[in-house]
Amino acid sequence: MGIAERREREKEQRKQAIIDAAEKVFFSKGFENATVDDIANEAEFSKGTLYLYFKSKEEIYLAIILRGMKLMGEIFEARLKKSLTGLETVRELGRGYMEFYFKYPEYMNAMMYYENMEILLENEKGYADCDDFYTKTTGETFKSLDILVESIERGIKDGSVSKELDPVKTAIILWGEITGMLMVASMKKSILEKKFNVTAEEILEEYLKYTARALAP
Amino acid sequence: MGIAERREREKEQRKQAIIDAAEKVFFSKGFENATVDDIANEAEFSKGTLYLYFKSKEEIYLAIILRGMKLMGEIFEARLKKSLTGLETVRELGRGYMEFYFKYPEYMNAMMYYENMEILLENEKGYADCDDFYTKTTGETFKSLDILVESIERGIKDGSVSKELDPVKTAIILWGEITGMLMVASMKKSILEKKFNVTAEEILEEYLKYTARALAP
DNA sequence: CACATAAAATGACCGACAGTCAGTGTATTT
DNA sequence: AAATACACTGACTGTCGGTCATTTTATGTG
Repeated sequence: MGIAERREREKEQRKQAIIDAAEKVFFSKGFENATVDDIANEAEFSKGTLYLYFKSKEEIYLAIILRGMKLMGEIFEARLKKSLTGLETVRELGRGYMEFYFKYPEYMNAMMYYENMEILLENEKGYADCDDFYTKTTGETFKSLDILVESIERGIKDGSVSKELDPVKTAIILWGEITGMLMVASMKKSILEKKFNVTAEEILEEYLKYTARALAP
Repeated sequence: MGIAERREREKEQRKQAIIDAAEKVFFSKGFENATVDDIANEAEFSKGTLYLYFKSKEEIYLAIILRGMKLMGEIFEARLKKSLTGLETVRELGRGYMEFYFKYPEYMNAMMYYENMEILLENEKGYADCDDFYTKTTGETFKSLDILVESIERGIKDGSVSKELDPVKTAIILWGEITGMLMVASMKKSILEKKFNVTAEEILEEYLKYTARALAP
């Protein structure tokens, strides 16, 4: 009998519909200013129903973050299909990150905001559900980092990256750097433009050049 | 008569005492988990009294941020007394940032958290008091950035920095980078140590080397 | 000292919001 | 037709940031 399956499907659809509604609300109001009632209204469900599908407001937000990470993963995958030198691979990853930022700025913002939220998960007991999300997101981060380490190692072998660099440390540095760059680019947009008369694009473009200098042999 | 002056002094002292108490609470519980009642208890005042001295919970937090920025400013000043080449000055600024991070990690965390808070100040009307804080903090940021731009320009002139770099863009890049680095260092401390077996110190030390490579002529 | 006045401090109260739960409606099964 | 399982609801609760009428304390005056 397909009834159980149909129910399961419908449940998943409703869950996605709630996430759709939550995106609209969170993206327009931000995490703090959005209320669960707002989301419930937008989703055309009562608040109680939302709590049948998600454990908390934060978990709804996390579902959006996961969507963002999936989109980012797709971008990386598309760019890494080609066969490239180590340095070119690193550059593709950087450009991929930027592509994501320009294509999905709201997801990018949400992800950065989430990174900086006060999350105690690790310390708390019995947070099984959220831990799930936590491991998923850090897992994704590690996947990208591993690719980065591997690319730098490959670059050292094929001569496109300086032998003096330590692959692991350099990968962590690049990760931290680009996060910081995109943070500045997205949060201080108006300052950059008003005070320094440069656009986020220009800065990020310059950053890629700058990084190439540092990695080159 | 000195009574008015004494009152003024006492008022300032009480204000500082409240900030002291708030520091204890915020540093141990974080911004979200700390309640105004917690701070009032710690300060041994009633909640109402706190609101005679500060307009909001956020403003108390901002007072702490300002303390942090003052401490950071002192560190920079001490390091820039010496006469240095452009590149050396840039390195001193970087080391100063790191010194601050290791000396006052709680202030650093508070400042990073504040940067990422959803702040609407600019859009809101009649936020005179908070705007004050806002202009103070961005003012401090600009001061450091101006020193950075000037140092890079000097470095290009004295030959310690590559002529190919654009001073303004490079300064913004360095600012974004180091912010990102410290963020990774402070927030992913346990991950760095467990998964990659490197300390924050090692990463930051490597980062300085890496940056020197990129800036060198 | 007694009394008036101003300054400082209080805590009961309010509105907003995340999260809960007893109860209602609807589809499926027997 | 009755029983059961499932989906949904919205009034209610506890918490917390912020307010304000009232009380307490300090200063000034005759």
